[in-house]
Amino acid sequence: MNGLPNLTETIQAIGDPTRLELLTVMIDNRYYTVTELSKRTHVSLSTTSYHLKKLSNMEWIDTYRQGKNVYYGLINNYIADIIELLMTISAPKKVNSYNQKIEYLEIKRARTCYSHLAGELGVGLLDYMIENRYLERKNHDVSVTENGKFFFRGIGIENAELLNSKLCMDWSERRFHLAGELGLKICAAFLRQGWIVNSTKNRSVILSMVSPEWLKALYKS
Amino acid sequence: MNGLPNLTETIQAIGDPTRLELLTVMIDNRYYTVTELSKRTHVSLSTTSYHLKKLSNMEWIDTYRQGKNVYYGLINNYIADIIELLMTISAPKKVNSYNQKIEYLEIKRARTCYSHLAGELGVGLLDYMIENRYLERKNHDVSVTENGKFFFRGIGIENAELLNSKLCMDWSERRFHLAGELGLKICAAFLRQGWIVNSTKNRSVILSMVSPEWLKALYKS
DNA sequence: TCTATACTTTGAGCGTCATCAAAGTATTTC
DNA sequence: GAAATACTTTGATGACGCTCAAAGTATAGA
Repeated sequence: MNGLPNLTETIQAIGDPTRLELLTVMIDNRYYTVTELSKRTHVSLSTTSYHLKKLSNMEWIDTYRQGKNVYYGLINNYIADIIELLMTISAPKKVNSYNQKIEYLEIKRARTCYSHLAGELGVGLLDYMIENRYLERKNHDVSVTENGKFFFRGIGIENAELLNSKLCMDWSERRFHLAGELGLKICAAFLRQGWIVNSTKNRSVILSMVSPEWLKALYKS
Repeated sequence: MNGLPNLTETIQAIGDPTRLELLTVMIDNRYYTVTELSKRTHVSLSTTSYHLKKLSNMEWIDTYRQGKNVYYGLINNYIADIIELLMTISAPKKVNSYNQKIEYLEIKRARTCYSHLAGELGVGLLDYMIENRYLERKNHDVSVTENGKFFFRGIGIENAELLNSKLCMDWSERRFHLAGELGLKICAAFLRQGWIVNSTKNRSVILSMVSPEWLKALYKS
């Protein structure tokens, strides 16, 4: 093959459902044991080990033994970027069961995406903050306004204007939500204050009763 | 991962060498006949036709008949973007992931682990020291930099570069914190200066008001 | 209508690869 | 030192999908 040497190898390495699942689990940059990963992917321990070795050979993941446990974690952040990009270009799967549809709706409504808020809540929040002039947007850059400083301090984020912030394409909404350091801090602040709670089932988040009215309004709509 | 865009299908659609070749031929946005494409890919006419149908089903390529000939061409130019992106990752450059800034959502207490700092504060501290080039990391070994000598002297640790230091997997964070003699001395130094205080209830530690700003920042975030 | 050309579909062959159970290795605990 | 735990490697199995030849379909031209 001409100018594209191991491209196929690369693609096929991501192109297996189990391996993709492994990568998306590890996308939070934490380390996981093989047993944990095996449970998440619903394949046997040996199969999990087999896939982890493949990913290791690609030099995408790092491994570390501590006692009886072997921990695996992502080496490079670009894996996350790739998956996110691929999500934006791949058409949503047809949902064929009620439960699947419910789950899809949950995830579509609000979820975390590499530790920032995504889904309807995520894009709604960005809109809200721009409408209220907490943020100012120029093309793909976002900056905190004078107004915004007070707003962010109010929700527990100091010196928001110093944090970098960028936009991230939301695969379900096909619109932008806030990413970068600021997006991350916001998500963390919401969690810390108990306004949102991570779902145990999937990457969706649930708005709690103690969240402020303006946030509830975004969730309802 | 039900209800989510099915990446696997997307990825596997690009992940075949022949299809990738087809896509890269068509990347100039021109239309080609099946015979032409068959010659370019060096597979039989029937195989070419088979792949073109697959790409059609993905709605990536367009087809129209003109007399005896059938012409195929790209619909979307994002295919070019994808291929380009994938090429950048197929030759992976080794990146020291620990130089990359990583933030975490969970609010966990700082604690001691065999007399060195663990928990969010512990892993945050390690990240901080690597980011500021006080420490240098190679795989699972850590060494004190020239920069670091001054830093450690500043917080009351002489000849830090002579102390051995190793990484310890943090149970709550699933990332590394600093252990070994250096980790021990750091913890002792922090206690001596009153920056951290041991809880009387359990192994957790509390950051005091007299601790420096950079340390407080690690605790807050 | 007959023939040549262009392409598609079908069916068989074949290799690759994901998967699991079982055996093997490493490490801790008792 | 023995048993338990955590993981890896091996070997067998089976499925999926790429491939081609051959048969089928569509169109053009005589």
